[in-house]
Amino acid sequence: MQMNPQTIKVACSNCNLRELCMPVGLTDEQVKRIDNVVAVRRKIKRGSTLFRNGEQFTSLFAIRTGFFKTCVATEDGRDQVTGFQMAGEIIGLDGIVNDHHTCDAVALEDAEVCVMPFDRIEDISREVNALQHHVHKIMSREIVREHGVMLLLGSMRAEERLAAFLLNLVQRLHARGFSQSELVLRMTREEIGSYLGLKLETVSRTFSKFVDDGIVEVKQRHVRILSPEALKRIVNNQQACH
Amino acid sequence: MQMNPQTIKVACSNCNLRELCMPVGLTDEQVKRIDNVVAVRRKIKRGSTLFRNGEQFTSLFAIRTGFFKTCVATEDGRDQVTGFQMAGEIIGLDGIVNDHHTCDAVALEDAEVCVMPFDRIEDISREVNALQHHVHKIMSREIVREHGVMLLLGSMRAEERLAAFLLNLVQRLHARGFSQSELVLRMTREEIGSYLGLKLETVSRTFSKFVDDGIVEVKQRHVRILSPEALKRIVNNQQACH
DNA sequence: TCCATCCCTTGATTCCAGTCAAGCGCCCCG
DNA sequence: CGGGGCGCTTGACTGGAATCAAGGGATGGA
Repeated sequence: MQMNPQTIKVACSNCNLRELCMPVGLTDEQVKRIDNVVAVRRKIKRGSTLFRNGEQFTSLFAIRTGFFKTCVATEDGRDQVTGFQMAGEIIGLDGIVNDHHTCDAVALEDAEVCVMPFDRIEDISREVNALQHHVHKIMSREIVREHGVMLLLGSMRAEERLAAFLLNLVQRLHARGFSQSELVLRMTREEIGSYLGLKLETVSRTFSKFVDDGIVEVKQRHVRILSPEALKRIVNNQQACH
Repeated sequence: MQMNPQTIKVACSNCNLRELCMPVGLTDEQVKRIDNVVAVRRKIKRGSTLFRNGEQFTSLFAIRTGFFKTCVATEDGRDQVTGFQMAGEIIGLDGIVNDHHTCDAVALEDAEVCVMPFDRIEDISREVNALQHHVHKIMSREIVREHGVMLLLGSMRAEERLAAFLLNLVQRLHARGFSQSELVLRMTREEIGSYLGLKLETVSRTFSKFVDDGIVEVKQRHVRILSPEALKRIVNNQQACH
């Protein structure tokens, strides 16, 4: 695992993402301890990997800027995008169980991550209860998120999947201060399709259908949601009201 | 959350599942401490729930005997089996993030679980490093397992899904001392279908096809795997050799 | 032991998404 | 500024799983 030279040491306590990454309601003393969780920051160029399936696991990564996908693969070449991650989210949890990563994390745009050595996380967790619980919550949140994806993949049709995907994405972006109605997709139709269990042609056709129905505007990767209510109705499998 | 009256206090250190549930290589002192993780045992009748979506989360559960399914549901009535759990496995991890459960856990046969209050787990984790790491590994393992299910749901065809399901089930049973080739399904075709993102008719037809091909024998819920190699070839999407 | 219910199998048909194919347009790099 | 490649769209057709339907069989409770 090569270390990028452009690495700098910074404090979580000054980070504008701390309410996403860190537990809340800490004393100054606890904050100072948690600052030590982050060893360094690391920059990742668009298209390159933060970690790969099979690599030794040493650290979790908190995304500071940029956008990632994680994907798993089988020996016979199938692969599946398991998630898209944005600023404030933690990746690398898959590596804990066997001390090596079981998926690839690829930057979909230039990115910067905080490297948090896992043994350090465990050390400080034992001293700062809030951090301990925070780590447990992050892992539980990922499990619950994946339940949602399983529901999507197991029981939804193409339109429902894409509608759920768009709503989820825009909701997370909105929580980070972006628009509720406009978004720029950082991934290709093929990557969306892989995540949603669809072929890229089906993703494209479904976008076109949404445009025809006046639900969204799409111009390449720029998407404007005209009717979030319509998307919600689609996800909830309700009739269009007319 | 009603507590079943038939609850008894027992020690993990004497449990024949300890190598599945507990960390290994502990000192006597550590073992004694970890014994305190389990508050009580609780018996669950077939068909009743251990916990339900929306209920307060207080404890994780280690399955001592019996067989569970966990499932999530949407408001519009869709539901999805997210997993089948057997002796030695831990359920309830979904509840940590928001202090209430987000899925149902239903016993598919009479079962007994060890109730492990989560605040107690966190307390003892801070003192026994091996337990702390063990909890992290269990959660990470669940995340990795779900990645596998996402791959299955997102990219496999019906035969591949059922083959992967059977191989996974028999492998886990074998790790518990059961046969490598024979198993009794504890769930209906519909529950298998829900887990695999298929309708029950498709599950039934796919079983029939495997029988026609001489890969398995099926008599209701009794399954005998005649050719695990054929199942592996199906999962790996290879040509049948002839 | 018998009945009711639930579970499973199988057939016929439909339909949604996949596959194959062609062409366009945007973007990046020389 | 111009060319090439990649990503996206759209069309025609195919195929696999869903749906609708009917009947048989196992299981468990009265």
